[in-house]
Amino acid sequence: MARTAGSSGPRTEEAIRSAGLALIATHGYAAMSLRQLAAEVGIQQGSLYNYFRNKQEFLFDLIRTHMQDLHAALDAALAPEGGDPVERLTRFVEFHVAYHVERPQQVFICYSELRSLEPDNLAAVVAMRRDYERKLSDILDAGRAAGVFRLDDVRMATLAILAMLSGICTWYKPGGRLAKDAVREIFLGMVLALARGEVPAEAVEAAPPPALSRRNGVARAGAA
Amino acid sequence: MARTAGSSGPRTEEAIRSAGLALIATHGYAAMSLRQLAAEVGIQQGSLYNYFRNKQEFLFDLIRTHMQDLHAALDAALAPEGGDPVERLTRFVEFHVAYHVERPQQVFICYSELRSLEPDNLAAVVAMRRDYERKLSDILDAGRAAGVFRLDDVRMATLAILAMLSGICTWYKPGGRLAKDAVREIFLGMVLALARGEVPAEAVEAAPPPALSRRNGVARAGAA
DNA sequence: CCCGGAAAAAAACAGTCGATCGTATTTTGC
DNA sequence: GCAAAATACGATCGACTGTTTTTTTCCGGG
Repeated sequence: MARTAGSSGPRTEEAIRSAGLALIATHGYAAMSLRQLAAEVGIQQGSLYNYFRNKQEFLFDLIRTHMQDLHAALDAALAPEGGDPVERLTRFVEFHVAYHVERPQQVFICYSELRSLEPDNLAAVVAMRRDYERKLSDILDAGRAAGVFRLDDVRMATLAILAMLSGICTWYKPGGRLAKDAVREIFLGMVLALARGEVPAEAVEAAPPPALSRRNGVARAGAA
Repeated sequence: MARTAGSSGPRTEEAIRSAGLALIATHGYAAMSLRQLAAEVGIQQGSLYNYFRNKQEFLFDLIRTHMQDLHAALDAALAPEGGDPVERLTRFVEFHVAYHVERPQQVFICYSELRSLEPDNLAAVVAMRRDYERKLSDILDAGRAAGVFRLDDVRMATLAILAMLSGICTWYKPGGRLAKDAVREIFLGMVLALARGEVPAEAVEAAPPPALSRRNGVARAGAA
């Protein structure tokens, strides 16, 4: 036998990428064998080499493509240049959460498999990530300058917010207790609270806060 | 040749654990070969089997030991049962950050190599993690009941805080821009701000909803 | 209808993997 | 100083790894 009836290059390529994402997310890059991947796609292992030059290139391509998509999508979400820092942070968080919640596997790989990238490939991905982080840092900087955010250290806040948001894709499963929108709004509330930072580090010893009114729901988000 | 002059069981065991931690943290469990590990320790790879029955048992033992240490240390840090929720949360955060900052590699493995554990071992570790999370959740619950914390969803806040704090060990390096104490206090401030949650409703409404639909309320009702 | 290139099979390659085993030597307890 | 236990070597196993090459078949455009 040789070429299978009904075979199509683009279709096979998509199947390989899809199966590869799932396998790497589940077992990790090193633990995924090309024989496993080929079996999942329904082809022989040697045939994979019609679609990439080696295993490392396959991983890098998956990650690079995803990072590019992420950047493009973020730019689109932040496209209206205007807006005060609170609004821009809101857009950032809502975008980031929505994007992660819809692609838990893909995003997870980009954080967990950096160790599996060879030096040059790693450098390229890290640079893209720095750009992404910078976009958040810029918003936080602007907010601090405008006096709406109180942050002791913008760099740390950037890392904290991204870690907290990206953590979502380690536990979120469709059909869970909370819908995507609910997750998004709850995390938005927490990020905004963090950014407004009513409690600077020095105030740790201070007395408990004043009385507060009871609310339910994060953002009643009314259409008003 | 056979037994090496000056060889000592306990000493070798410690060297294996130490080298294993470093190798797994750097390259991952699947990517670490026992020949690599043995070379690092300075013995032949067959000799490793005097110290564990197989590779999986070695990984599990590393993780289980660290989880047990973590629990014991946390219990000690929270030992004085009293204290208001703010004080207890402060103790929790300061402990957690200090512990992570001092053992970045070890702690990192416990988060990143869960996928490499066989089902039974994974279940044991997940149970320990649940216990750890519960201790934070209890503090947040108490704080919400007392009215000092405003949190829409304690479970999500627990995950958010842990993700944010545990993220530290992915970037913290001794000798960096900030000292351990500085990192600890900055993150404490952010967590307290997040927990006290001054914000959401007004902030969200303040930002005019430009692109995305921010409509519909937050929670789709508990719905199992 | 037919042909060139695309797509996959099939077989093989040289290494490496985790794991086992018998053996030799050293350490330790008495 | 001696026997028993501990420790490590060194060779080896079969299975599996990523990758290459050759061959066969199918698809699409003329």
